[in-house]
Amino acid sequence: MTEQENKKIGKIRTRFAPSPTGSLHIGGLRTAAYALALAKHSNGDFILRIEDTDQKRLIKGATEKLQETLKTFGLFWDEYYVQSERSKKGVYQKEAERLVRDGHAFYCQCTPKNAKKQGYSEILRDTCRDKNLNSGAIKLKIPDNEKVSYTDFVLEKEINWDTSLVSDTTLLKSDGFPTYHLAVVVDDHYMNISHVLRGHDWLPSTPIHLLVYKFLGFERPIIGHLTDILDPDGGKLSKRKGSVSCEAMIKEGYLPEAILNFVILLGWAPKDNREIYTLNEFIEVFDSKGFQKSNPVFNREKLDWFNGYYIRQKNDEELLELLKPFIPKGANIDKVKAIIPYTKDRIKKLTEFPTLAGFVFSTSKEVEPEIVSDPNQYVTHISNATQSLEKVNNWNLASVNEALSGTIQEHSFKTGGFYMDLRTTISGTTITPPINESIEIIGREETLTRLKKGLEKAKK
RNA sequence: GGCGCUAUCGUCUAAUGGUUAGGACGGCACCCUUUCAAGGUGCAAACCCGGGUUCGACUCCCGGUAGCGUCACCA
Repeated sequence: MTEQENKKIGKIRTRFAPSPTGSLHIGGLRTAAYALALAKHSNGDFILRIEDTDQKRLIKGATEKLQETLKTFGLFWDEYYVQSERSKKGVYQKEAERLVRDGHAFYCQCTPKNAKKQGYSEILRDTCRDKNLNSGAIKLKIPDNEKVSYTDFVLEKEINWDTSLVSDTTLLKSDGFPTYHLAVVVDDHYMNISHVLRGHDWLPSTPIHLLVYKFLGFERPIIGHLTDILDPDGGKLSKRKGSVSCEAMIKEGYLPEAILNFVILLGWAPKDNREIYTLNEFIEVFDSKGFQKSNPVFNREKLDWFNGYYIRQKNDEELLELLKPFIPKGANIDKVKAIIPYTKDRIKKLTEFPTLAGFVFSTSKEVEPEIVSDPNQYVTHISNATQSLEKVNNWNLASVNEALSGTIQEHSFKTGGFYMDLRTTISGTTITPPINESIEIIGREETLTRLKKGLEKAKK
């Protein structure tokens, strides 16, 4: 009954078809991941197709960056096509001319209109359609009062239109390049795409594509429209609340696996509500029945949680490599390495590492002691801490612990207050990794220098 | 405005006619604890509204409302 059932069971072939007009954003990444998972779940093919038929909007290097970004997320493609190259070979023009010959399209020489400027006036049938021109743009001759429909495999329902509400649409521009409507149909056909997965915004133009498939005599693929990711403030996702470009997010300290895991769960869910997936695990369990039908909101707290989770999963060596781009030049790499275990479950983004642990691998010149408690008590704490640490010859965690806890006992200090004074003196902040561990890494000499500096500051 | 899609805690979602409506993030409380985290335990928090259908509706149907998308020689 449904198209899906009627479609002969062949290899699943999907494609991701971005325009090289900017960097890959979070929504595009999601579409690509879904398309890849759909294909790879049953050992199908995933195709990357660059839709660069609008010469005006091209951005230099965007195609290369797009590929680079997909790779960093582990999204690899089996085949690769570029529409502008195919266009130069006449692939689309040939089909457009065929439509003209068959009476399903016509040449038009009107200047491009923009419905928005016209306030959505209802010019549904183009005035050139009966002029029999033989040059210009080629437009589709939309029939009147015809029903077109298809079954959406994401929405899981049949969607219908009356062609009377569809305007004659440009298929081939006067520069010889196809519009999306022609290119997508022709390419999906010749590339044997079995499943079309695309953004929700394409749903309203689907009747055009349906008609083109029909007039060209092509069997149509199974089509599904994904939800849109919404901004927390409503509407389409925008940059206002932080970056939505994958590249920018990575620079912000997000891990690719966290971004990916987060994004696949925005609009898709398994029956058991499992949350953590590697790409391969996702492919394994992928089922298009899990697609959501309503638009999800981009929720940064959840992303941060995923990122913290994936940071915690890294071992110290892996984390060191990941952290390198975020560490200031000249930082003592041994100290960085040593403090990593104590920062791992304290940061949600890689960018937080230097903020949290910078005092460990900076010099005393760069660290300004902070005094947050009562000055008299502060001096007592720090001078006693200094005295006991000065006696430590074999500087290691155990001996530092012993010296300090001995001092606390001896003077009946309050543990929390004592360590807080120590902490702010050594680090300049109230939030740090465990302070004794930090002190051990910082070293005897540097530690004592900072304590003296704090004491001097307190006396002023 | 026309056309179309959608509607469960604040957010992401599970449920496929009968459940105390489940989980996750976030929030709150407690435990752990030298700060902050992480971890553990617990709590609060939802079926858009109105009609049907049915012995029984979050689940099915209709209407409303709201949100979103789209209406270019851009994709």
